[in-house]
Formats: sequence, structure tokens, C-alpha cells
Amino acid sequence: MVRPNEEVEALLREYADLVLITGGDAFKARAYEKAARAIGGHHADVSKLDAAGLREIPNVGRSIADKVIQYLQTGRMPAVEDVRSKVPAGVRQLMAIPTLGPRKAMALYEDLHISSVPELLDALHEERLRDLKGFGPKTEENILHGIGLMQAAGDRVPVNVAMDVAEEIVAELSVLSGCESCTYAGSLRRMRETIGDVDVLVAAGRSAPFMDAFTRLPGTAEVIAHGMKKTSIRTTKGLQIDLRVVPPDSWGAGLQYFTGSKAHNIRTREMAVHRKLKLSEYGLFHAESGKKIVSQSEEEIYARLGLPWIPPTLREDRGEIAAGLRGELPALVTEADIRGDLHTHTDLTDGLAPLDEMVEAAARRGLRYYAITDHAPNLSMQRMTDEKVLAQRERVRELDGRHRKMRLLHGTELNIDPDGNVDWPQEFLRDFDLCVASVHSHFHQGRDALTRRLVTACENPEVNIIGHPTTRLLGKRPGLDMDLDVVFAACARTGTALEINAHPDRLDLSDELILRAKRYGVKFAVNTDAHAPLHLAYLRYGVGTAQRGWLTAGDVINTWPLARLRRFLDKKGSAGAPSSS
DNA sequence: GCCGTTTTCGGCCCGACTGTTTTCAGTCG
Repeated sequence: MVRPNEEVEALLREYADLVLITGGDAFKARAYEKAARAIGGHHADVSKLDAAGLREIPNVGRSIADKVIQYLQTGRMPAVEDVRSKVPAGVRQLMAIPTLGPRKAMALYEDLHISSVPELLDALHEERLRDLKGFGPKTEENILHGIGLMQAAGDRVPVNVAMDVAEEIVAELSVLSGCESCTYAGSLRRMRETIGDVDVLVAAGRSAPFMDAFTRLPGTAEVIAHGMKKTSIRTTKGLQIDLRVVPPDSWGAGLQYFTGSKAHNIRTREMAVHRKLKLSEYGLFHAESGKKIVSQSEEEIYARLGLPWIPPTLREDRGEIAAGLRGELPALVTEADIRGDLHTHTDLTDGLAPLDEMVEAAARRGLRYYAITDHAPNLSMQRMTDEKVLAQRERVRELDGRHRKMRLLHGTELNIDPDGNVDWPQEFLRDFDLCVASVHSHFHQGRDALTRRLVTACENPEVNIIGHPTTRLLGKRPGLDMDLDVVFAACARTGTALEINAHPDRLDLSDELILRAKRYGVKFAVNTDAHAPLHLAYLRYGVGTAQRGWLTAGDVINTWPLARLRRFLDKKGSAGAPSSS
């Protein structure tokens, strides 16, 4: 069910963690991490590579290539199994708690025999961590806070993980005979940022063949329920998937019902009741006679309720019903509207692929323009220099001449320092086509300082886009504590766009913050922040999030033709004129 | 364990912050 590259990546990451937990060589662990990342981001399917092919992947040498080959041939990696047998799985799980790394996880296991999050919680409540060397009251507080963050995420998975599984299942079921329609519904269809369980819907006359095939899918770990209308499984990764088979005639009603959200469905059912109708997953009926009115398509059902078809990404009871009744639903931005990507990396800094490969991949996706924005020197771990970035610019200009259909922009991702200043003097920045600026450290300055910091960055005439504006990481790190209304107002005033970072671990800004920012007249840029060609495909999640924020193509600067985009980028540099669109 | 070489070892991203410590270990980006 999972791409072999990702399986291998996960195994190598696990090995790296276990090396650290067992006190092994930190450089060895890093070597495995780097190889894991490179394989995860590698364009070719590793299961189709031989040892020589594997070793062409950066950071994969003889030892790791051999282990990967062994795994691909036998399904096992003995080195990982060895070290697994020494450390209970729960100890590694402890490392998922922010601020709890391998050393502390190890200490908890060795000294207190703690090997799971619940055990750790018990120990915390019984104050058993107090006697442990290196664990003070603040550490306790941080661990509790970290566990809270993780539990808030619950068992939900990032949207891309659910999407990959769902699309594979839909593909498998769609080819069975008797399948008239098949798709995923639920929060995944609404493109929520995390997914609790996946709903798959099939329209067919007979349900049994689909239910049976479903329970036999590779990657099924457990069949939770097996019926004629609904079957639920749990995958080996712990994700629950529900399959529902409806008669072809009920397709629209089923899709509407199982797409949700619950709040949206309550509103639509209320509307039905007011019209002396009844709406269920089987159709829209006369309340009294029970006679079916419509059920075949969502459009028919919404129409009979006096509504236009409502895009799934809006179905959250956030005013979409009222807007629909007024005929004022927004024409949401779509993936096809996106003409360019304005935030991407290469292996000149922390990307995985060289410039040429990133550009080729972008061109294959049909983009009309593409910005390369590697990290600037102040993020010192990336080792950027003036010479390197200028050499890159020359190379970008050369490549630009080669692509007829796609123009290349040379930009950079600046680091917003604690005072709101960025890398390089103004005159150096002026020669970039665009500058993204982002916060990468000093997250806990306090609300006032953080607000000032972001406003200062917006006021910099060379800064065009604020990258991943809150710096949140889903399930790991909350967003910066700042006065967003002040920041949004500053963006609107200075013609600085806010990024909607499409990476599934970020989706930053979030849908709700997009809605808030839009009221200030802010413009947005949906960017992938790609570090490998594969990441360019994350665009769909950024677009989904933009849709959930009710954005139209007009709100998103990278849907604009290049000439208009350039005017937006230039306008800021010339005398700080306000943004226009 | 990988990489590069001035090729077979020595360096590996580096700095800052936090909390605990009393000079530093662990974690993070």
C-alpha cells in the first residue's frame, strides 16, 4: 500500500533512532537519517534499482545499499530487527514527544523502565521523574506539554498519508466488475489537514464482492467489521478505513452524507425538514409519503434544497449555506489555476536534488514559472555564500533560456532574525526576482516581540512573501504566539503576501487563519517549499487548504500571469507603494 | 555509515537555547 521508497525511508529512520537510543555513534545515526531522507525524496522506485543504482542516490553507500537490497528481496532488515529486540517499541515512541530526545528516552527506560507514553504519564503523576538526573520541574512541564500536543493530534494522520492509502484503495476497487462509481469521501474529500479515518464509497448493485476484496487488500492488519453495507479495516499503519457500498441510484445521497461535515449535514437536513422533506444517505424524500425525490447526484440534492452544488472543501458550516442561498459562493482557486511555485529548494542548501532536476520536474508539471529560493547565509547550517548564490543565479539565467514554456525566477528564502531583520544588505537583495522571508528559530520571544518581528519583516521593501507564517508543525509545534491581526494588517499595508505552505506537515497558514487574513485584503502564495521533485505534488494540499480558506484565484498571486506577478513583486521595492491586484 | 581525498582516514551543519547544572548535556532547526 505504501511506496517502497517510503517503507525503506521509515525503516532507516527507525534504525537511526534506535542507534541513538542505544547510545550508538551519533554520526552513524545521522548517516542513516540522511540516507533515509534521500531515499524518501528519490524520484525512482527503489524496488526497481540494483545495488549500483541505489548507490547513486546521495548518502547511500555500500552498507546501506546492501541492507536495502536485502530488505527488498526478503522483506526483512536483520540489522533493524537486532536492535529492535534490545529496545521496546514504546521507547522510540517516547522520542516523538517534543523536547524528549534519545538520551532522555533512554534514561527513562533504563532507570525507570518506562517504555510507553501512558507509563510515562503515570510516572509523571507519581512524581517519579523527580529523582532522575537531568530531569527538573521544567523538564516535567515540557514533557507534559509535549504529550498534550501529541494527544491533541490523536490518532489522526497527515492528509497526504490518508490520501495515498485512499487513492490506492479506490484504484483497486474501481476495476472490479459491477463498480459504477468509487471515490473517497469524509474529511479527506473536504481536505482537512489531518485525517482520523478514511471513508471510501462504492456504487454497485451487489456489495459482497467489494466487501470481500476490501478485507483482502494488502496492508490490512485487522478487519474491524464486515457487513453488507459497511466494512471497516485497520491497516498495518493503524489507519482505520471504512468502505460503504450504496446502490447506484443512491450515489449522490451517499456521497453527500458521507462527505460531511457533521455540522454541514445537520444544516442541510434542517433545510430539508423545513421543506417537509427528509434527507438521508439514501436520498431526499417527501417526509409524509416517504416517496423518493432525488438521490443520484449531489447537484440534484443541493438543487432541490435551493442551493448550488457546494464544493466539499467548504462544507464545514462556516457560512457556505448562507452564501449558497445568496448565490455568492466563491469561485474557489483550483490546482489548474496555479501557474507557478514561488518557494523551492535545491541541493545547494538543504534540498535533495540539483537545480536542473528540480527545474525539469517543475516543467513536467506544466508550470508557467518557477522560483528557486534556497536558504540565505544566516541560517548558517545551510552554508550559503554570496559566491554560491550568484553562481546559482547565472545557472538559473542559462536554464531560463532553455525552457520555452516555463520562466525561471531567482529568489531566496531569507531568515527573519529575532529583531525582524533578514540576511544580506538591501542592495544585494534588490537583484533577486523575489524574496521569501521566514522564521526558523527563536520561537519563544513573547507575543509583542514576535508581532514586531513579523511586522518589521513585512515592512522590508525587499520581502515579498512571508514563508510558513506561523512555523507550526502539525502535532509537534504550535504556531508562534503573536498578534495575527496586526501582522495581517501589516501584510496588506505593505503588499507582502502570506504563504500557504503546502507541505502536509505544515499547511501554514491554516484554513481558519486564511479566512481571517483575507478580511484584511492580504494576498497569498500557495507554495510547495519542495526539497525534492516529488514534493512538487504537495501543491494539491496547499490548494485544498486555500479552498478551505475560501480563496479565489484572484487572492493567490501565483495564479496570476507572470507580468502581473512581476508588477506585484516590483511594486513593493518602488517606494513602498501599497499592494494592488 | 558516508564521503572525499591533498584516497584509506578524519570529518561529518553549527549554533543557540533550555534546563540543569556549577561547567554542561540534550534538543532543536
